[in-house]
Amino acid sequence: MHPKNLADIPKAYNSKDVEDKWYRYWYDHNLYHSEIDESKIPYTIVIPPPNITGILHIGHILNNTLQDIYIRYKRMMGFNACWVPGIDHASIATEAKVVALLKEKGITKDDISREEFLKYCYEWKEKYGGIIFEQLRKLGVSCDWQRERFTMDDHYYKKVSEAFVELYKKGLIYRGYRMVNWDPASKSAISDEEVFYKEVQGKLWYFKYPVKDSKEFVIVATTRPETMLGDTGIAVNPEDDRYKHLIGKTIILPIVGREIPLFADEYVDKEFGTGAVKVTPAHDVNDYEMGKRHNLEFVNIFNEDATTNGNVPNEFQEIDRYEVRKKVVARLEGLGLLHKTEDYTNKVGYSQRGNVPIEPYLSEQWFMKMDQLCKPALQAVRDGKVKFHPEHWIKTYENWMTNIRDWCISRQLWWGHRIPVWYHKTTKEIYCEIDPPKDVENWHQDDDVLDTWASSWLWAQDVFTNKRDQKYYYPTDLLVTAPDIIFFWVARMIIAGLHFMKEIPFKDVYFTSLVRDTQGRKMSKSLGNSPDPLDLIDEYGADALRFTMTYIAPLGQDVLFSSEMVEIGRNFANKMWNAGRFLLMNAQNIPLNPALKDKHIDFTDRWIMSRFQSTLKELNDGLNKFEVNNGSKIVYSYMWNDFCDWYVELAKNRLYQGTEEVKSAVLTRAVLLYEEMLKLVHPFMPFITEEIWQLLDERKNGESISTSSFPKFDKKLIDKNAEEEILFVQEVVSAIRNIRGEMNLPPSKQINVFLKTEKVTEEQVRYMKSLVRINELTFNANITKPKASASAVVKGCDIFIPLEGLIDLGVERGRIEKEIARLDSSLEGVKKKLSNEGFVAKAPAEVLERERTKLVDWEKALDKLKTILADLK
RNA sequence: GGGUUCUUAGCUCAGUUGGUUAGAGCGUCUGCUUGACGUGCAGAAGGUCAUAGGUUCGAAUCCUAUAGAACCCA
Repeated sequence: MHPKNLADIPKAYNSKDVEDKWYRYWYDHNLYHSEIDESKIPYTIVIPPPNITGILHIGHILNNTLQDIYIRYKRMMGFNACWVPGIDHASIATEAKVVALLKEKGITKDDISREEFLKYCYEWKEKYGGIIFEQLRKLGVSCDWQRERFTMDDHYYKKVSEAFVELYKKGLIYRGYRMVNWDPASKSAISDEEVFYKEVQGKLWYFKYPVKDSKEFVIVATTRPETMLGDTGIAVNPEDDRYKHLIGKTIILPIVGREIPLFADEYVDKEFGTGAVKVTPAHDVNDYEMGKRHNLEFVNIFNEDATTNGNVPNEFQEIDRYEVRKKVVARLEGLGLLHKTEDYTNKVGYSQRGNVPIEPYLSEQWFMKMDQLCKPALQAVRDGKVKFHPEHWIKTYENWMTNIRDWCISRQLWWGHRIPVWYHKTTKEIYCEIDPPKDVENWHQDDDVLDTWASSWLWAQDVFTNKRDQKYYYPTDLLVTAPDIIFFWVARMIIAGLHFMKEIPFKDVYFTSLVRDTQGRKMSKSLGNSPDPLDLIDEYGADALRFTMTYIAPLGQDVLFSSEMVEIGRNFANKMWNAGRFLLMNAQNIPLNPALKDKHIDFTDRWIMSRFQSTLKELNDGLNKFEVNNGSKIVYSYMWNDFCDWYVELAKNRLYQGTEEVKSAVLTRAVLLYEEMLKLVHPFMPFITEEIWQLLDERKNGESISTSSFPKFDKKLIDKNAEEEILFVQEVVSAIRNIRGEMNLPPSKQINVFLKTEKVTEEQVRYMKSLVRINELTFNANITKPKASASAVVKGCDIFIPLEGLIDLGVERGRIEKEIARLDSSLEGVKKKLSNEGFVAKAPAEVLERERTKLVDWEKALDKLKTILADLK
């Protein structure tokens, strides 16, 4: 062992000197590239591909840190770890960005050809597509960069087309004229999942519609007055006595003059508005169904951008929907047909991308039949072939899977996978293949592209570009993602995997926490509550940020985050750094000698090795159960509380006072233990652990802690006796420190201590003396309490500290009284239990035994304390 | 309206199948130029486990109801 000879090791850890250096080292040595190796079991993760429009946010930090923890952990465990990175073309989002970019140049999509437009898109991808990976590298992710993929790669593109063709031929994809969610901003259909509902303060307008050949009016209520221009009926509930006499009558639609029927339909809610509803089959989902039931006319009144078209009276044509709303209301008011207006809160569907109200709109679209495809995917999750963590997401998944409607997969966009369907220009014949027809000049390809999710649903299987790789790495092992895309992506990948591969796409799905600010609000640009991860990395270091995120993020619940919290990770890194610094500084004078690593072992060594093993076991268990935050807490407390606070302090005794050989043995052992600990921390904090690992010994070029092997659990090293012995030392030391604190005795003040016990060993006493500044420590079973001394009782052992002249009897009495009161109330609980016949009769023997032991021990302690107190009076 | 989850110290959260004196970090208070670390060390204060019932020898933990919060679906 040859630790680096360091002239100057900085007192405080500085991540800036370290992180970029080691990332370059890993990258240059291509440490994280994976190739097929039949002698090893693969462990595979595919990254949820970020959008090429995306920029790193705090959610990515959590998500990618988790993936990196697992991939590094499994790599060190000896798996052939393969983490495939990649990016998503993000059809709607990117097209919107490029359209906006062109607008700045004064160009619209109509001005240029599809090919020219796509050129701009690819330029965008080249320019911005890789930014997020540059950012992720700052975080330390150990992806296989040779396997970077893009959803528009040739291979992937072909696979997406193949999937479409196959499903079309099986009749699972069809074309139809349907009501869809229309996004007037992007002028495209979107799927049900891309609509979110917002509460909007609006109005409810009541209009009077005249009944033909009568003086009567029917009053209808609506939140969307502009749609009345497309009304083709009035509906009432058949049980509604108010309207029974009007069923079958004709209504004159105001402004338009169209004659429309009044009919009865069960769907109508008598309680809503007036109980009579206007029916606009072309612009409302429910009205669409009623329109079909009652053979109503479908009048489409909107253009693709939600301006009115030629199906409305001249003066209302080519106007935006909200302007039309105002004009319609004003006109009806002028006609005396506005009955009243109420304030009304309703939920309005918005487009997730465009953030504009969607418009139900009739159009010709491609749909995927979901019911058959869903069944195996639902079963795979129910059977636990695909495991969700936390499990409760299964219910959400089931809920969606059992209420699913056909999926609208066509988008009226140019950027994306173009639908592989050609229409014959004269015969109108449909041709659906991956490659265009031979006489392509006689055909016109469908103009639409596929929903982005209809491409990314193949991600887990087709990032592997040849059959051998696919066979070796698929199914993948773990997917880490946010629960908000459980339907968009997770469910659909399971569907695709089972359909095309006949095999699940991944074994475990880890749903991450949602990161919020400390007030519980979602992170958002407009609120300005979203810290830039790169700033955080710059200020605290990537390791600190990674560790903090896993430390504070519980499994299955939202996590409240603020920048200051990153101090947790920074302080942890600094603590670990300084422990390493301590060892390295000592190694400048004390030779390390591996031959001595099992020599001069005492109970403190056995204890820390035992603690290491339990820590390792708990960490393994935690990670296996996907309780990552538990894992980080376990490592944290081992490193800080056990190793630094106790073991290093204990070891100083021998490092400063031992023989040369003892010094060497103790330091060697401490360094080796520390090195093993670094490995436990490495998946959480890759940079600092690499830095220190490289300092601890001479390493070959290309060697790295990240490819070293993870410690293996060894049950034989668990040592309950050593743990008992240390516990006694810790309790005595704490009791003495407590007295020091309460009595305001400065550490510089030497004290003498008497222990009335027979079971303490010379070794224990030596450590006690060095951990508290004790001048003389006397112990035997027959000590009588010196006068004017402070006392404590620990595990049947009386502790006396003579403090003649220093002790304030009042303070000491207070201490003892408090201790008596505490014990008293605890004892009372035990007595109550033991006097309960039911408890004694029914409680398990070991519980009973435990309570009885407590009773005896505490009564003894209480007696002693009472004697001590009496003595003080 | 349907579904999911949550309510434990001032704050953020642990608490495995019911059984130690309910824990940690941050914050607060006190002391500390102890030869790794003040991004630190030592000590202390702080909890009727949302409320009300129930099951049980025993409930933070299981059941029911109520109140409050968040998310998803319609």
